[in-house]
Amino acid sequence: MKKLISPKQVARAIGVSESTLKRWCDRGLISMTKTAGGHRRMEVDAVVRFLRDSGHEIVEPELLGLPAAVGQTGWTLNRACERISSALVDGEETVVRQVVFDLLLAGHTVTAIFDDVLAPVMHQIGEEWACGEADVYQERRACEICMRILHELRTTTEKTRQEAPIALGATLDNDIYTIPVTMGEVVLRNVGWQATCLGPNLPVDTLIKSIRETCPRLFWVSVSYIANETSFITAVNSLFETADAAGTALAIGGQALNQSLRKQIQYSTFCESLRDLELFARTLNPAPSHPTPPPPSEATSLDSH
Amino acid sequence: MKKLISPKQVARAIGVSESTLKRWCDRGLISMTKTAGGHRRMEVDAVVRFLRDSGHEIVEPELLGLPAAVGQTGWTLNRACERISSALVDGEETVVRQVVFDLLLAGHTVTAIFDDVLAPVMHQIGEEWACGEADVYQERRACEICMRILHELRTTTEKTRQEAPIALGATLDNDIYTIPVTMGEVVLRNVGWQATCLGPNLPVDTLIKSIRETCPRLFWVSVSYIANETSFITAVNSLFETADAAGTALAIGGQALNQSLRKQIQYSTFCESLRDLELFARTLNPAPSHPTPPPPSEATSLDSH
DNA sequence: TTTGAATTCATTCAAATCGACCATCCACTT
DNA sequence: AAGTGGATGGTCGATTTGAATGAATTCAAA
Repeated sequence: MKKLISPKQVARAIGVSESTLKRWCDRGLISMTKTAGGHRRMEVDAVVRFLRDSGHEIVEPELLGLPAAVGQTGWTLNRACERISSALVDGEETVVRQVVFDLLLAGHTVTAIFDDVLAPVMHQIGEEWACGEADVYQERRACEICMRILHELRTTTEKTRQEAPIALGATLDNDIYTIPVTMGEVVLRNVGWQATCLGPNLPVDTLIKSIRETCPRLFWVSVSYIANETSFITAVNSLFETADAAGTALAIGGQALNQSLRKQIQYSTFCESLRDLELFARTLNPAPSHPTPPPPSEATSLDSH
Repeated sequence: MKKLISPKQVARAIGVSESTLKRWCDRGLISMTKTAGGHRRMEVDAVVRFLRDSGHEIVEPELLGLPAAVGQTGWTLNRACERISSALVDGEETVVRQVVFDLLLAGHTVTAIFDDVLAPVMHQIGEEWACGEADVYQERRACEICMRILHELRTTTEKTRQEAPIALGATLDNDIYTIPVTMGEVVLRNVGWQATCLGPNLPVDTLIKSIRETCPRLFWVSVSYIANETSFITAVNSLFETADAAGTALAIGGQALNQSLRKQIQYSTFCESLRDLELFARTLNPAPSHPTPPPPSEATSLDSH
């Protein structure tokens, strides 16, 4: 639910005076709207974006509804991995959330956080489970926590514009790993797409139908598990044909894909990582890098130096 | 005949108070008419025109398209069912979220919303899919939307106190239906428990381990699908024995449970609905009925005659 | 037609916000 | 050392906002 907050709250949360905050708003550093009576109102997510872009510290995160104790430590990605890994195994959801938000506020993109922190950590937990070092319920609980945080990150993106291109995503039959495909959704939304994750474990037939009925600009498929290679190959290829005919680009990626499989399937692009997916999406839709360009009045734009 | 909407709806859609909205009306910023009794009524078009002219943010756009769904009790839940059902099939996530939050604001508990709206609607969608009226991807997308909203509802509960009793929940082997068990988590959290959903599709062995390591006050199991009745029965009974020994109550429920199965398994309580689960949890931990007792200063509590 | 619960009215009041202005501080230049 | 430009924090009166109040109105069901 998009909640608008007042300058006073924001000023206290960031730890600056109201005067300064008003000047930042007027310079376009924080995206903001005004009421009919001329009062400034801003979204929490806009403030978070400003904090991330400007590298400014947050003083009272709870005023913005963020987990407390955010933004006090500069996490390196490696340290974050260790901390998040142990917290995930122990089921300490609040710790995970806090570290992730710390990373966000420290200027890391969600793509980087996924590629360099969450994905390797979840992979490692999966291996610990396979080796018997971690129990099943710990691994599954870690997945649950991860999904909740993904959903939370999903809501912090700017609202997509109506004319934004549409993207659909899914995993194929027997592949029940929801996390990677959902990460794709969050990444695509973060670069301005109207991305929707259809869900895991979906037969090709229905995916083909969804493409025909929606005509998205991009369809991404995450492949974490393959039950039957032959049927997988025919599935992907029939999906590609439909997509190609509908003008839909097909992006595919996932740990279960090896070199020999890659040679037997058709796709528009192969993604080794979410970075690749993001890059490909940007290529398809070269959006403005700053979704909300600060509206400079002629005077200020000339006066600046 | 154009539909007229009330100031209350418009105020919430724009995100301002009723007082302010009425002042804007009286200033002529929004064209409106008055009823014979002097009540303001405005057309959706007029509101949209005002939003465009003033550059105002639309906080909850769906509300403008909604029938007056707030505040009543009887038919609201039915109307909500229809609206949510079609929105879920069509993948209109924002509409679903809006209606759910409308119901919350109208005073319905999450338990009631789950039992009387979301659960039957999802069940109906499942049947539509089985009958071939809806496609698989629509059903799966509806589940995804549902999960996101559940996670959102989960965060709206207050943070649980440290001394609150602990509850764990899961579904058993081969049962991949996450929604019901997550609903349990939200309900329990709403009545003050530290509830954690371990996830779906978990073997009994690991659940037993989780009970031994965590010693929760309550363990809830949702049963939406049973692959093998014999192994299911032995699984539940061994789970109950462990729980009983650890002082953990075992609550069980779900659509896949019939009378004959009930007779063969042991449990502390059987839940026909989330209401039952909530009630049982309250029995176990007779917490203050108001999780946030309004902090009454002595003066005000006496003055409020 | 009557009734009762919910909604809306007009009004008042405290708190928040606006824009404008001013003093201070700091880095940098003269 | 003195001057300059930029950023910050604070104050002021006027305006806007949100919440509360008791009376009036609406709407659906009896």
